[in-house]
Parts: sequence; structure tokens; C-alpha cells
Amino acid sequence: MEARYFSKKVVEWYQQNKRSLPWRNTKDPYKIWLSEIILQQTRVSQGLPYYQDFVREFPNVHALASASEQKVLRLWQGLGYYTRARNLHKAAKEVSTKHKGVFPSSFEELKKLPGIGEYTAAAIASISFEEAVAVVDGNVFRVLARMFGIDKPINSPEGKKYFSSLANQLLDKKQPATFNQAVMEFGALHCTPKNPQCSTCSFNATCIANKNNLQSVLPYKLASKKSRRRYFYYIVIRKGNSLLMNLRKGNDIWKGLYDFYLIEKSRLVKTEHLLNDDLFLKKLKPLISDVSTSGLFKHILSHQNIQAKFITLELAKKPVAIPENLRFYSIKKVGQLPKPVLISRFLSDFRLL
DNA sequence: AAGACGGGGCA
DNA sequence: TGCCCAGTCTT
Repeated sequence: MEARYFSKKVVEWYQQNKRSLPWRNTKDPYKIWLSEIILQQTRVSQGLPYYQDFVREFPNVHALASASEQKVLRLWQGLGYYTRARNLHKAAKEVSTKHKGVFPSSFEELKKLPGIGEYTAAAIASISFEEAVAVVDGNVFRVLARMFGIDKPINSPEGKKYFSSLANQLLDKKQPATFNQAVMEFGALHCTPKNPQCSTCSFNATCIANKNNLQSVLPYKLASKKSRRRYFYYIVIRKGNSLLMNLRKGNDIWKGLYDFYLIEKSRLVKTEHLLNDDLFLKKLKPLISDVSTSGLFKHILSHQNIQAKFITLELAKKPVAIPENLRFYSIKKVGQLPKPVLISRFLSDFRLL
């Protein structure tokens, strides 16, 4: 697809379909800035009332700068990502004092203000000052990836550079404000993440994703390491000088290494609840001597997103049936296990030896 | 390069 | 319930 063709058609679409929004009726960099910060990671429907509150309460950068941080935060309450509010306030003070109330007017100068990165600097520079610099936000990634069939990962440094360069190539330098907003609005309303309106899209004959049914895989993103919190409740079972060890399997942390019998939860739970609910422990419990509930899980270890709690229990006799991953190893032999990394660490930590 | 930061939409 | 959304700053 020709760059000129894309730019022309997306602007045409924008003229006919754009929403009427308060920050579209002004070029005041203060208000554009305010709207851009509020709309970071935030849908218009959620951000709009906050924008109105802020404009009413702080009609200009001096009003915002002279307010207390408490008041700014109170107005921001419920919107999330609260460092945005703190940086907003900090930046307002800088503009008010260092720049004497005159907003920086170039991409490079804007980027120096706290809370203003690549995207926001480009947005303000283009919308308020018609600087010929393309914005690259989530909408732009999506629209360009689909339209031009680009499978470079949008969350890699190379991918980001590539998309930024493409967006700047496509940019209509005669009307950067309109072009940038057109692409973003098109992404927000028409070329949506889910259920894009391809059947009524004026690009559907030329869009690579539509022609190849790739809407659901573009934009492509590198699998992000999802860091959910994990709570490991370890029951260290001892019988004489044998320890019940667990060989970890599957595609998970510490695969192939040994640890102890483990009850995993996605959140903190009451230990009584934990002990009563677990089937295996119900089987073990009758065999356990010397359970002092006062000492339950008093050892805590932290590893990345894992919080591990430990309890040691002494068995009166060995259980008849235990899961296959679990075996008793004599403490003397522990050092000779195939990969004793975890074990030795845990053992020295808890002085079981 | 990877993680933290939040609330809302949606399956 | 848990995944997804995706700018900026920090480590």
C-alpha cells in the first residue's frame, strides 16, 4: 500500500467518524498535555470525567502548579497509575517556574519533563505545535501491523524502532496533528483489538491482515513473562533422618531440581484452612507426631515472585502411599542427589542437618 | 532488558 | 476468576 494512499484515506475516515471530545477543540499545550497524561493506559470513557474535573479545578498550568500534591492526588483518585499524577504535578511546577509558564514547544524539550516519554512528547509536539513527528501508541502499533502485515514484535526494541520509523514515513507532514489523531482514532474505534470492523472497513481490499485473516495475531507480541504472585507452602516432612523430597517436573521453575512437598496457592491463605483442605495432608496428618501449630510456617523465603513458607513436621511412621514425585531420602544422601542446589540451600537455611 | 505501576472490559 | 490492555520510570 502506498504511504500517500494510507494517509489520505485514514484522514478521510477520521473527518467522518471522529468523536467530539473536549481536548479536540483546543491546541492549548496545557490541555493537550493533561488529556494525554490522563489517557495513558486509560480509555476515553474512564478518563473523560477526570479531564473535566482537572480543567475546572486547574484551568492553567499555574493553578495546577500551586496546588498541593494532596489535592492533585485526590482528584486523580480512582484513575490508577498514581505516579502519573505526581509527575503531572512535578512537571507543572517545572513549566510554571523554570519555563515561566510557557510550555516547551518541541518534541525534545517536552520529553525532558517528568511523565512525558516518546509517545506523549510526540502527541503534544504534533497536536499543539504541528511538529512533524509521528505518535506511536498501542493503536498505531495495531493499525500499522495489520494494514502492512508486520510481524515484528511490538515489545522489542527493534520492533519499536521499526514501527516508529514506519509511522514517520507514513506521516502526512503537512498536517501531523490530524494524521496522528486519525490513526489513533481509527485504531480505537474501527481497527479494535478484538472484533475489528473489517467488513465495513475502507481498507479491507488492501489490508494485509484482513486478506490473510491475521487480525487476531497482529500486532505480534513477544510472550511476556507474566509475573503473577505465587505462594508456596512447603511442608518439610521428616522421618528420623530421612526427608520427603520432591522432584520438580513440568514447565515450571526449578524443573529437575528437588524441593519439598508443596501446596501452591495464588494468594495468602490461613494456614488452618490450608491444612484442613489438602487431601494429602489429611492422609499424612494421622501419621504426624509433634505438630506444634504455634510454629506453623514461621520461616519465610522470597524468590522473584514467589513467597515460600516452611513448616517442618516429624512423622511417627512412614505413610503407605505417597505421590510418585515424592521420595524419602536420608539426610546423609541428600548431598549426593542429582541436583542438590535447592536442597542444600534450604537445608542450610533451616538447619535441618 | 525486565519489572512495577491500576483500574476496567471481557471471556 | 483471571487475562488483557500498553506508556513511563526504575532497577
